[in-house]
Amino acid sequence: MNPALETLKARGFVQQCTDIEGLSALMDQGPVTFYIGCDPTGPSLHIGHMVPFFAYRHLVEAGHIGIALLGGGTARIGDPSGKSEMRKMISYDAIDANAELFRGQLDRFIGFDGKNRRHDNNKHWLADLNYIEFLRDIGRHFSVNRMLTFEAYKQRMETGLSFIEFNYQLLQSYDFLQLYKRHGCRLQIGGDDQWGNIVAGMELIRRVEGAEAFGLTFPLVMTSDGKKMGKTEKGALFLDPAMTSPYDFFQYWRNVSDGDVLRFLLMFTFLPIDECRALASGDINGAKERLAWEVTALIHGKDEADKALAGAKAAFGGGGDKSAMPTAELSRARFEAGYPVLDLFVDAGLAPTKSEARRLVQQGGAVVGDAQWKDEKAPVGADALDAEGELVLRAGKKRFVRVVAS
RNA sequence: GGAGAGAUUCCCGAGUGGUCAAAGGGGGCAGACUGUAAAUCUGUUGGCUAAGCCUUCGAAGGUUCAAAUCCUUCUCUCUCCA
Repeated sequence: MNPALETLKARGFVQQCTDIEGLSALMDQGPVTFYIGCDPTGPSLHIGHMVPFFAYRHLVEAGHIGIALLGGGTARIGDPSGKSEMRKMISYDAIDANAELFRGQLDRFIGFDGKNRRHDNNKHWLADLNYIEFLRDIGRHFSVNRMLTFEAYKQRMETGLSFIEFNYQLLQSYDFLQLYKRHGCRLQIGGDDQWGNIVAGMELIRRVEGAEAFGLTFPLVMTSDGKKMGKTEKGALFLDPAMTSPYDFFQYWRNVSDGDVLRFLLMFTFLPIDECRALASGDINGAKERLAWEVTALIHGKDEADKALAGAKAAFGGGGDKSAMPTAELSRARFEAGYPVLDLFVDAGLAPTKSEARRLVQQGGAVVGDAQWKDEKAPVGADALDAEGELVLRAGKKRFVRVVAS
């Protein structure tokens, strides 16, 4: 099999392919142009979006030509695949702004050069589409009977499916066709929930252009306990450091289940396969630390990864650098006046409300400096601060904040 | 246009006059066990100046000593019929 495909397969990227032998043969002949689309429905990509983009990099490094397609047009509709409910409509302005943010994040990860690493936006051909012409040219190739057999729609037959969403598949198929015409794109890759849409696009290219195209899907990445990967208490694991701090990002990977380590090393880092295997079969906590550093470095850069690692070491007692821990700046005067503990924990960001803070204290999860703080009414005085005017607060076992009083 | 059904706390979902800050489950948080893991068990899970008070059951009015629960209007969702 073609080495690039072999790599993807070995690293766990391949779920389904429309014609693996045919695709392999095509890739053996020379560079293949492929695309991966994502709809800018929010202000930041999250880690779940990234699986296909890791594959993008593997393929580009093997000499193929990638197109990251921003769904500035399709985001106006909403893809029903894999969703049980209709998505909220988003304003055009918000979509355009999101698309620009996505592009920036992807640029950092992929490094667009307009040659092998390209991007495009389907807004260019979808926004001003003429409905009647579209129906005549494209709609006639789609069988409703066939569409209804796709799993994506079957699920929605239960909860309801509006016509606007039912149309999504036509638009995505049209994207594939347009990219074939504009860039010679022959392959679409995406998450397995995109299978129906990908197959439909491939068939459209065959009907309209008489050309053969291919589709390849990746498994939807789940954690070993069956949850969607990349979910945290606060929601998805975002790439935007303002939405998910590099420290939290790092900690997510540091705490993945043992059974997920190898899989994640293979998919979310570019370490050689042998090295991934060696790491995962050795000291498992060391492997998690390496995984966390590697992924954080890829997304936020090496400096941020180093900082997150140092902060984690400091927090979890292995020395490290305290200044890299999550930090809150509070007023020294308040400590001198006796800082009410509940306020202190809220102000440090370790509890959203005083009730939560109270519960934390009552349940024994509040630690000030080295001491468990058991009295919710006792204030924290300036004597709790060290020589540098700092104090480490802990909520539970994993949440630390370094308080700097000034 | 007609006939029904529905909107409950982060989510799903009970509740049909006071005992309701509202069952149960999920999720979250904390504790135990550990390895910053998973699984498991236990507790907890609207806010506050915590005795008590305030806000919350789609929105606005009304009845009542008392409303998530009854009445009126409105908004939205779903199903069936045309």
